[in-house]
Amino acid sequence: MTSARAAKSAKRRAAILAAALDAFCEKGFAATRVEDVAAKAGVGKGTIYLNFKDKQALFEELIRSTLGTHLAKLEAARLTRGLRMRDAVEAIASPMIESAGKGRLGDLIRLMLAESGRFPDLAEFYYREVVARAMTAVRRLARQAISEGELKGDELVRFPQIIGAPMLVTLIWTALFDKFAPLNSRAMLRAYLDLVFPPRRALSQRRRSAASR
Amino acid sequence: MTSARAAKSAKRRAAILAAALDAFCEKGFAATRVEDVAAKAGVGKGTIYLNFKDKQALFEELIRSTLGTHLAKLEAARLTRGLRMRDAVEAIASPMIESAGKGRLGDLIRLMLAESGRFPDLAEFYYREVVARAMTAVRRLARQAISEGELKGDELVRFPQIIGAPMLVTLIWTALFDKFAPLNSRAMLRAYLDLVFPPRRALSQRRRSAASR
Amino acid sequence: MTSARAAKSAKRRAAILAAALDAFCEKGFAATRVEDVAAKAGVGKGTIYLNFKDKQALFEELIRSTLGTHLAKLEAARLTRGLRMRDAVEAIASPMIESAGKGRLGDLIRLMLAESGRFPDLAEFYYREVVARAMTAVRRLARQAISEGELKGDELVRFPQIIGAPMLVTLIWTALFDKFAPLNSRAMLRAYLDLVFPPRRALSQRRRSAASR
Amino acid sequence: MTSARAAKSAKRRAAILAAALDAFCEKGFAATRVEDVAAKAGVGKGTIYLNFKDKQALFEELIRSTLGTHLAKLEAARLTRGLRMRDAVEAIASPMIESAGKGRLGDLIRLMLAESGRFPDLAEFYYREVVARAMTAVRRLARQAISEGELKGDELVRFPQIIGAPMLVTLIWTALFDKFAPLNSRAMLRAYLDLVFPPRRALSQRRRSAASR
DNA sequence: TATGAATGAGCGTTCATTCAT
DNA sequence: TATGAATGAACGCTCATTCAT
Repeated sequence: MTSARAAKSAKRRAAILAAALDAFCEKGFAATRVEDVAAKAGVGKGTIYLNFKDKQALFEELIRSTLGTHLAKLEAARLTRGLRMRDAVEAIASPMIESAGKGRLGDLIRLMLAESGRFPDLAEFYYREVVARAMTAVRRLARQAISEGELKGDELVRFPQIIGAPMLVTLIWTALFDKFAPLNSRAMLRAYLDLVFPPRRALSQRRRSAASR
Repeated sequence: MTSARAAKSAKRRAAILAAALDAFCEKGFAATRVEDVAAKAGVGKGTIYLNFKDKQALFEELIRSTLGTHLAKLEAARLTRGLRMRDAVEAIASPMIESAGKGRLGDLIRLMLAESGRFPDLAEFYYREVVARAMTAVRRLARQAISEGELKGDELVRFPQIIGAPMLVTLIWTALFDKFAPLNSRAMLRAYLDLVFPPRRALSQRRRSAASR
Repeated sequence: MTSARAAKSAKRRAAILAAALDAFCEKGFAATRVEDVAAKAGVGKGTIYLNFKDKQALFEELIRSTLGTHLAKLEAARLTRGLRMRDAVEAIASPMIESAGKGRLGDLIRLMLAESGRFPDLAEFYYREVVARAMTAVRRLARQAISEGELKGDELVRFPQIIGAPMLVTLIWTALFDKFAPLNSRAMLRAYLDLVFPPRRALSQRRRSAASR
Repeated sequence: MTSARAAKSAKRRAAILAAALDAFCEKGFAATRVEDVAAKAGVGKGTIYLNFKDKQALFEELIRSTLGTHLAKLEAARLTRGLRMRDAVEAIASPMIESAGKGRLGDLIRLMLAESGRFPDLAEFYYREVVARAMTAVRRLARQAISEGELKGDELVRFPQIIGAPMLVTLIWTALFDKFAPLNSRAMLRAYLDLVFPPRRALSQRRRSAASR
């Protein structure tokens, strides 16, 4: 059957991409040998070239498809009406931070950072498809949060990038320093959110103090 | 005279390191050819090997010496007694963010991220010499700020990494996305600090409410 | 039916050989990919290997079969009794020169020249089956021409190769220089024959040379 | 001294070209491995690339320089005034035929024929630098020979290529068939010239043919 | 029988490193 | 000490050949 062939071929392609993700994350673009990717994927060297024009194309498609996956998750994460922004951010950021810690998304961003000089197209792709959209979404949330009194100032409207900060910290810490001083990413995220979105205690305190005026 | 020789030799070594910084930042470790570094430094290829065991040693010493420079700056940035934490952080972070934007420190951290898989020693070095010290300093500041009422919660004591976040955001944004959407790093830093250290309005409000108790 | 199958198979084999002739002539042995031949022949890559042991066997059989075709033509070109040698030579050489110019035989000889180092068997085959026979025939003709007074000396008996010269000139000129200075092969053949077989009268000679311009 | 280095370098380059001539003649362009050339030249593989951009550049420079050598010989072969054309042709063609037989020029032309499809520039170079000039020279000689009565017709004016024929015959015969039937190239050249330039007397003709047997 | 996906040996080329000058 | 010509290990990529379908 045709579908059997096609299915096997798709599986092989996926295996190559998975192996490439592993290998590139571990060693970077230049230090990864195509042969290693092939071995990890359990295919012959030539098979790589049946699926990808060359090593660079493999890398680019790897980034695109992996980002695509995360992008899909992001798109799916539609906010429930009535959710407070703080909880919305936690709901979205929490799994990303987890996965960043575990390996994939974090390594991916590390990869892109590392190789951004050589692959400027990828940075543009990432900006357009992920970052710009995320920023728009954050802005919308922030405006709403301001009008509902959850946020006092317009900082997050002007610099929605700030919301990404804990992810970056986690990502970089995990990649570089976790073996010297492990970081509880989720706790750090909460601490961060406590700073940015003053917690209820403070709120109720303020509320109280307002009431006592 | 020996000293003349030694001076010339030291100058050569410095020229090589400067050239290496340029070259490695521009292309990454693997894609930088020793010959390129030599050419940039205005010396022969062999001269590199008179000063450094091999390419890897050149890279490691480059990181060490460049970090050393920044470390020295950090150490020099002793806080004036009586300064509020917010201002202290701004005083330290501001120039780092500037230089991150312009090139050196930012590229350096990008380099380390990129090559951290291959150079785990460097990460450890960086952690011990820079990060751990900075974290200790931030903790001390944060405790003081809490006791003085500038900070309400202990988030920055538990996760001093959070203070590094705006630097990371700037660094990554500058490296990847600046050409698509330029970022005013200093303004973003201030917005960030406005979030973490609630501005006077809020403080006076709180103070007032505390006083009215 | 078996014969239908056999006929189809023979057709396929012929198609492969035709495609191979095209491809090898165009690019030479090494630069021709088996896949190209298959595509040109309209068959799958594997089918080539059902008909020929390997690429080299395909090449050798190609040469053999194509030479065989020309050999057959040569054999068929039996001389009419009473024909003068000059006309006999023209009658045989003329079509070969044409075809040399157009492509097949010329390219074939170019191929053999080019690959003769790698395929010494082919040279022997060509010598025995084509050259030696042709030389014998030329010798016979030349002896007869001498006895009949058409030729003065015995040069063509001793060196019948000389008769092949205009073909070679045409072949090489066509392959290499035709785009810079096109050559009227037939006129050159006639001029050559005018030199080797002195024309009877000054008059006819002049007429011929005027016509060929 | 600089000259010592330069001399050694020039010697190496010459050795590489000589080795390349050998290797390419033996196996053709595609089947010759750069490593083989290096080994034959007694240098490392990388040294080839210090002297030539890539394999193709090596090939082209080989052709150019070797042709250049022969071109110089040709230019040097100025005709003595008062020489008969037949003797002039013999004087020039004889050594070329010898060297064709021995290997270099013949193999070179074989090479060019073989690879002309892939290196059209070379054919043009060869045409302009060698063939066109030779043809002009032959035309001049032929006109003079006609006016002096040595030649009857204008065939060699119209088709000076004909003069090259014996060289081609020798070349191809030597490359392909010499092991089956060795050819006395010089005798064939004389026979050919006897045909084209009818000897004065029957007597001398007979003497020559007797001697060449 | 016919196919073309899969394979891996083989080659062109680069570049870190050495060493004669 | 400083140089850069020379080296050869290493890697990306191709393509002849095989074999499961």
